[in-house]
Amino acid sequence: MSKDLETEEQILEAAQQVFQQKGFAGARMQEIADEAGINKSMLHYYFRSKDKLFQKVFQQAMHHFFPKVFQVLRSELALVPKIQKLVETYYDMFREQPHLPSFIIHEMNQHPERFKQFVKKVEIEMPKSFVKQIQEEIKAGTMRAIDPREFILNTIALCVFPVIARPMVEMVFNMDEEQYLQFIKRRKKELPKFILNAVRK
Amino acid sequence: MSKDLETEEQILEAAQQVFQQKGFAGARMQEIADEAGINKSMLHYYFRSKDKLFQKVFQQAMHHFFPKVFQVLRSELALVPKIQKLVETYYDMFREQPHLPSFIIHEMNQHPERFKQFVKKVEIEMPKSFVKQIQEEIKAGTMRAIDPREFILNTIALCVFPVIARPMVEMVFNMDEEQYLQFIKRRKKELPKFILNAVRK
DNA sequence: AAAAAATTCAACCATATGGTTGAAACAAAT
DNA sequence: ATTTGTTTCAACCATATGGTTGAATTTTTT
Repeated sequence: MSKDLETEEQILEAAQQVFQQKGFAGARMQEIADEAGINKSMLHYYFRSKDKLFQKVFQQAMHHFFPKVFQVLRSELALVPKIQKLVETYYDMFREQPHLPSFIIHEMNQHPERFKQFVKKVEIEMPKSFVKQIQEEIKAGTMRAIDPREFILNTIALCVFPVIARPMVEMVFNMDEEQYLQFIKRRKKELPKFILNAVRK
Repeated sequence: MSKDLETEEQILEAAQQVFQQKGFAGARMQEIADEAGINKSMLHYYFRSKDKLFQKVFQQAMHHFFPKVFQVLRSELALVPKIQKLVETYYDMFREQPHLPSFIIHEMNQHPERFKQFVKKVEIEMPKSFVKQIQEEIKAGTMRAIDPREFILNTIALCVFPVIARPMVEMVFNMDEEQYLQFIKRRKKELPKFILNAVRK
């Protein structure tokens, strides 16, 4: 016995796939079962309900989204390499899980209160060391005065948006899939420049 | 006869409300009927199906989202006031329809192809005059070299993201509703500075 | 070999949901 | 007044869906 861990993992992966693409309301238990290569009975055998299964998937998604980024913010790097690292971290994450950010955004807007409860448990908090780092840069005159929260929010926005708005980007700029990927690749280099220039004195 | 226009409008408004909040999969025809203060039969009387009704609402949403912004880009304003105007336009739009951007993003990711068909009909295209304006600024040396597409994308990202990620912002920065609105209000002034500084030479 | 756990299968249930219908009531235009 | 379009109401249908069950089968552990 204990093929159970393996199966549980398969189910979670399939559920992740389906939930992230379709959202809670659009996801079908049958599709998750199919994707996992098992039958519906198993879903109930391991998780009790769609809701319970979703909770797990959402929790995992949050664990994937936040800590990695905050870890970079908390690191000892200087500002310039830190921003570069941050951008890279995001793009690596989204290359593996393209639907992750739009999934979190959609579901967190569906149930803001539940989301906040979640975050409290995961102990997500803005790293104070990073706030300090920015304040010191400003004091040293190497950076113009800016609310550290604005700075972080802007950085995340610039990383996330092109991913969640991909069809729009492809459409408005008249790109095919390859051109989009090329655009994103170039952007990975350009974005740190944009961000750092924006706070330059 | 011809109370029909009035009613059709009521239905569309209710449908907009519900669809924008819950998405297509999460929306219920009954809820739309309730919201419009009528019964389900009427929905079928005016629109033939959930799908047809949704199409209309989505189309309206797109008409609301894109042209206004592109109109500003196409205007004769100089770069600095143009960016200020652009940011203002977005924030006015989102004050009225907070769920608009997350709605479009979610549904366009659900059916990218359908979205692209839509956009073709609406004739959404990046204003070439704005691209020209940027290229001239760069040539004149008043702006550092940057892909105009990056510039537009970044500007939109910075406007949209704080709205669609509101629960996250409130949580990570430990804000209540009032503090969030205050933050956004200040941001409206700060954002043009950030954007323009980012492309300064 | 025996016991325990995992898995499949097929059928089933209750409910929700989108959609449909038809008769009746109502409103407005001619 | 008649006609035409609007609206309500209640019931109904087919289907999809989440969930459940129980027996049978297979796999793993002991």
